[in-house]
Amino acid sequence: MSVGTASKALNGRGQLRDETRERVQSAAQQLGFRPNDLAKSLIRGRTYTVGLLTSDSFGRFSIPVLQGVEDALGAGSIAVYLCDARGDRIRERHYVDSLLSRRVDGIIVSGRRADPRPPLGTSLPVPVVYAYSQSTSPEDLAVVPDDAHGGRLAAEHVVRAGRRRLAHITGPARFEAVQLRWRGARQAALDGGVDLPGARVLTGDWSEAWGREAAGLLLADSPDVDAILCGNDQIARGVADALRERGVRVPDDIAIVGYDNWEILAAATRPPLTSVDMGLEGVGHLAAHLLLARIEGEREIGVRRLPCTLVVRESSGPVSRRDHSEAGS
Amino acid sequence: MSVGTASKALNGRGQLRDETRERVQSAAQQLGFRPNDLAKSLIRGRTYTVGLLTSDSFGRFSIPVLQGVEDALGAGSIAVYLCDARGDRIRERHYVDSLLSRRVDGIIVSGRRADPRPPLGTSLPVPVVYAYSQSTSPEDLAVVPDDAHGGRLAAEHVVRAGRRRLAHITGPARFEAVQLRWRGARQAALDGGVDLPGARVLTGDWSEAWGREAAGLLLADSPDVDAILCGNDQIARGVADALRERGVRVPDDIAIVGYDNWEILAAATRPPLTSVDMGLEGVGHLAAHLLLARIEGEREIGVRRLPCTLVVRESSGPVSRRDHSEAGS
DNA sequence: TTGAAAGCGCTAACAT
DNA sequence: ATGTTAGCGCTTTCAA
Repeated sequence: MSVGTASKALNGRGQLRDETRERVQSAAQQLGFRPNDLAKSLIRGRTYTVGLLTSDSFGRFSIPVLQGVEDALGAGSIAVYLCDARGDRIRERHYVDSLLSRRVDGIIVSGRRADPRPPLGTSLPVPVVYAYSQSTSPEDLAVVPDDAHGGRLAAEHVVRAGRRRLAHITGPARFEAVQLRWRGARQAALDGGVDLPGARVLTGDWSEAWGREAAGLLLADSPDVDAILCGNDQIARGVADALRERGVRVPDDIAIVGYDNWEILAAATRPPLTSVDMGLEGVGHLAAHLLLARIEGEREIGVRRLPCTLVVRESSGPVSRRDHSEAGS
Repeated sequence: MSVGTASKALNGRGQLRDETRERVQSAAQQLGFRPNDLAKSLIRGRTYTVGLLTSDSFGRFSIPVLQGVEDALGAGSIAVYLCDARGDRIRERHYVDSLLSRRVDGIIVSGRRADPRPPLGTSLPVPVVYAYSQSTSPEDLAVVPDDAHGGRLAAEHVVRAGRRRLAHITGPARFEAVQLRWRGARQAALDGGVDLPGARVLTGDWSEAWGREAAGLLLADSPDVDAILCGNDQIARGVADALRERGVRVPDDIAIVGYDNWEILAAATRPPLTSVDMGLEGVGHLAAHLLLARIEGEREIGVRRLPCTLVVRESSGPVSRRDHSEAGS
């Protein structure tokens, strides 16, 4: 029996007697035969493998992205190489070399996305897609959440519920995300006939402690605020804690909306936080599909911004019960 | 110029004129030549690749393990295939097949570790090591944190600080980790001449809400408790919040120790939580090294339990200032 | 319907 | 010091 025949039998190709086919298959079974993908790849010139390179380490945000990527590719039997460059350019270069030597079909670059990063390399021999990350080169293809949309969602939600005096407590102003969310929220508020004046926007760091501090500052300056949009769930939690400790009722007196929908934190807050979900798994998913498309020859470039969703919990409940003007109507 | 010569030049093998060597290298440079690792692997019969298979999805605990693995292997230029079986046996089987076809040198199985799982497969053609996970087969090799040790660390810490009435609020009793930590803590307490009676051990779920509830129950039953060891940081946070709201001072009146050292939560708690760190990165690291050893022929089996460390923050501060008996001594 | 042979890109042993 | 060749495990023409 020749190897050629065996190959055909196992792959259902060529013209073979059924009996031969079966004989080969049962023999393969018996011997625990496993085709060697390396040899196949060598022939095909494709490995059905992609590299997932994270510039900074894996964290809370990278994980869902990674899941999305892995999910989208695993289904198509494409394997994923994991590379963690830990923010080190040298290491990154090293990984890219390794991936290319291993003949990956493409590379996905993920990151913490704060701000655009220098491109992985110019004219790499394989397609690259940035996921929750973007490069400074306009020639590249990236997938990120739509921050302006997230901000808009949060603001629309509270305005629709009748809130009129919005405030925004968020992270460092230098973050692109902070700017975009803020702008989105402001625009949505204006569209709803409500303002979000600069005086009621406080930027600080991304921590609970800042949330608590900012809540205090805000109440001192603008005691009549009735909704606080937060830059992330940690800040929101700080705000919620501070308000409760001051006897302010949430959501009755003030509604709170978080950002990130970090389930474990949002659900544990008192009351549980309404929060914007960036849909990071979807970001990974799309990035993976776009990479596959590029591998097939697609040439699209640019930044794809994916819409967010709002997960409503109790912290943003209906408009204040203290609002007697509407009582008994 | 023959391919054989080029191979020697590029790999620094054989006897060549220096000039030839350089000529080849610069040519390779010019052409952007990259050796094809597939072909090399085909010859060597080794791919310098391992599979990292997570039975349930990646989460808070898998990540550090993954980092440890990736770090230990990346340094030796060994690539890591990421496979997320999402708790699905079918999918897991599928991934294992894929990994074997791709001729990985070994497989690391990671998980949520709750309880031992059925072995990946009997007599796989490559070595397997379980990391933060274990199989029911005693023939397998696993690396897990030493839960009894973690419990002991927490108890020793508070006993040494002079606490005498310990309590334990933890997760579901069916978890092996709950049992081990509890036993470890109890033993350490006894060694320090202090008891941790069953009446002061409360099992519930792993949530903040349970922490708050349990703190209330505990204070009602045993108002003179002076240290609470918690099963995780979320519970600890719930306890801390509940105590503060009842006007109990932490650590002055009651010391709190968490578990997991989940930085982002432990540091944000008021006061910041002293917490047991399982050293998960080390678990991944060791698992990777053990896998490499197995690949080289080592045959060791069994469960390796890695010691924990205690990260001291403010929640477990020195013994109560209310303890006037020691004042002025 | 099956077998033989070339070749994917590389390395290592052997010739020159 | 360099060239030639076989072969890693597979697929795919082309011959038988």
